[in-house]
Amino acid sequence: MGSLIAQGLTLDCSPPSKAWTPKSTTEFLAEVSRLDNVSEKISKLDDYVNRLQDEMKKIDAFKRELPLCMFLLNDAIARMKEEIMRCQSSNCEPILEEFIPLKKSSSDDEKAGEEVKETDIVDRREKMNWMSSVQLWNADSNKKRKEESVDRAAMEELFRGGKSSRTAGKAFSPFKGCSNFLAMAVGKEGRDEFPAAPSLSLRTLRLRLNGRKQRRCWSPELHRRFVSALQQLGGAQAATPKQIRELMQVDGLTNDEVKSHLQKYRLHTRRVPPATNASAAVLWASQEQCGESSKPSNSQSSSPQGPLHLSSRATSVTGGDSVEEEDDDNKSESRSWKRESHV
DNA sequence: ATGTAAATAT
DNA sequence: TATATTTACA
Repeated sequence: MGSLIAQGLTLDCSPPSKAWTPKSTTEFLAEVSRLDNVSEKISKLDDYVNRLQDEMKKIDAFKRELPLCMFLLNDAIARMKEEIMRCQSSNCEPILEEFIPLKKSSSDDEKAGEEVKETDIVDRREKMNWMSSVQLWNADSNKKRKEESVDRAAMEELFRGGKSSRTAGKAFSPFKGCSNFLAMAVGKEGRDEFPAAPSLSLRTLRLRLNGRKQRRCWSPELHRRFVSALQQLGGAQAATPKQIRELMQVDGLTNDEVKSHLQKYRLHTRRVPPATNASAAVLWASQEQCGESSKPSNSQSSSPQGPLHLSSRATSVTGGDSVEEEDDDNKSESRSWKRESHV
């Protein structure tokens, strides 16, 4: 509970242009306290504050997604400033090595907690606990590697709802703890398939951290929506990714994801693979590869189990091609795309 | 923004 | 190996 304020603070992948080794606030303060020269102290502190503020700007775009980050940053900054004041005013007394964990850094704090509810803060408090034990960014002063990996795995599991194999064991993992932090920052909002709101920024951030986007799992429910939207838009050929996405109303679903799915859909639904038993009319919606542990915990306005009623003209499929659009989507759509015949 | 192909991950 | 999904490109 003690030293949990802000350790690395380098959430961003791109390291500070200069070769500056991030120190924990504790470490840094201790270091400063060893200096004799007051002006030097202030200088150092000021420099640190600048770096913190710089960092702040970087993550500013993500403040929604990384409220804790902002909070820690602000807190650290406040502390440093306070220390500076202390030096300036009083004869630069001592610099408490053991700083106060959660000082109510009023002004700065408010900024960070803009849209943060108090209840959430309490919540984060707890998380901060394990976070501190995890030592996300700080290299040294941490001997709990074991615990870390455990926690991280757990969190990752929780975060991505299953498969935690991406960058987990890979050699490329710039910030092992970041996924942790992300998961935490996202918290209850972006857990399953339908993140509440962090559509772009979060992804962008994770992209920068992980290097690759998390695979979008097209659960049957998602697909249903997809198809539904498709129908509303007059078929796969007429529908455009953006429109589809908007009709689907699935938070966190990106344009590209829809586009990709559409591409596949079109691919597999072109020219009716007729022979396939009509019983296979569930194929497209039955891609349950992601069913690992992520189930459509649909927090959207529609029920997960698929009411999705689109009674456009499903049965009015005139023999062949009536309208220029919907000719192959309504019926052939659900047919086969899983045929085993190739070459 | 969209369609498509190439690259990757599973 | 086959597919699903992501990225790169036009």
